[in-house]
Amino acid sequence: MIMALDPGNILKAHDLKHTRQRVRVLEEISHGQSAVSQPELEKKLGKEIDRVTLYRILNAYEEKGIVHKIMDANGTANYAICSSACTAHNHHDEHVHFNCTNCNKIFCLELTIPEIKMPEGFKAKTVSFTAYGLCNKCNKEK
Amino acid sequence: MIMALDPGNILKAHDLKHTRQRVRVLEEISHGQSAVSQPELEKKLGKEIDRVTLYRILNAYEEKGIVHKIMDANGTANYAICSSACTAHNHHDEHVHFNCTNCNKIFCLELTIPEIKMPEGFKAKTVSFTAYGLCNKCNKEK
DNA sequence: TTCATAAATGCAATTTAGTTGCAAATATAC
DNA sequence: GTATATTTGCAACTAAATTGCATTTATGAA
Repeated sequence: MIMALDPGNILKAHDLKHTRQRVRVLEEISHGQSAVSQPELEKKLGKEIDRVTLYRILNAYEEKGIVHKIMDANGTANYAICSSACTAHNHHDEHVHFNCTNCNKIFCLELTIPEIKMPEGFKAKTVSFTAYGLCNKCNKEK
Repeated sequence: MIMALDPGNILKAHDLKHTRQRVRVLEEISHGQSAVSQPELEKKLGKEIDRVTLYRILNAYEEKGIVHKIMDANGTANYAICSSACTAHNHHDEHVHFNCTNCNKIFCLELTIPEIKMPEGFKAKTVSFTAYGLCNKCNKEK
């Protein structure tokens, strides 16, 4: 069943009004193979969308479970489209991320994070696993 | 062999001059059981050390492998003393971190991160594993 | 102990990230 | 087409982080 990424559907499904700005943000986030950083988005969309609006849209998307937010090694926010399994209240983002230390891009890998038993008293609700190194492209170029 | 944390030794061993400011930062980072956030450090040391100097000291420590930097869920930097196995060029920080979503503290757990096979072309140099949830203290209080 | 020098610090100014309040614009449902 | 609640853009603000430069300080040699 292929029915990927119709912005209109995604927005309607999450009770968000269909606006030019929201569609543009969805497009930018979804059209690559890696996550997009907040600065990249701002640079790309800064002329068409106000900075503040961008922040608000990204927050709304994250709360609704439309995108997930990944912090890179510098503390910069990156955004990627969630798999269809994500919903606002059951946000399954438990796959491995790869953060390239050269181009700084973040990739969502199709690998599940292994379970780890926490020490007495500590209760893990979610986990994150990030590998740092060179991505396929940067590896070739060196 | 117990010979822990003599700031003088640590600094000399890494070719860093012994200054009042550097010693104070080392003290603050090492005297707790959890990592210390940049804002905490600034609050604690702001009267004795200039903000900029604090940033520079923390960066130097990280580069030398004296401390390791852990980003919490908000993109805030946290610092913890490295185990003795860390050096500037072989920075072994491959244990699991626990980030409490209530008090926001970060704990270094004595758990090794399981190995994961990367996809073709991706070469991981280091990995990070962070669990989010309630720490032992916050669990009790609820 | 004094002195020279390279390194570290503090300060001022700047850049970048993120937030808040409010008025104007606009998507949707009737 | 119109009413209304939502969204957007703007201005102003707070906080985080960086840069350049003058001053101070740690260290090693005389």
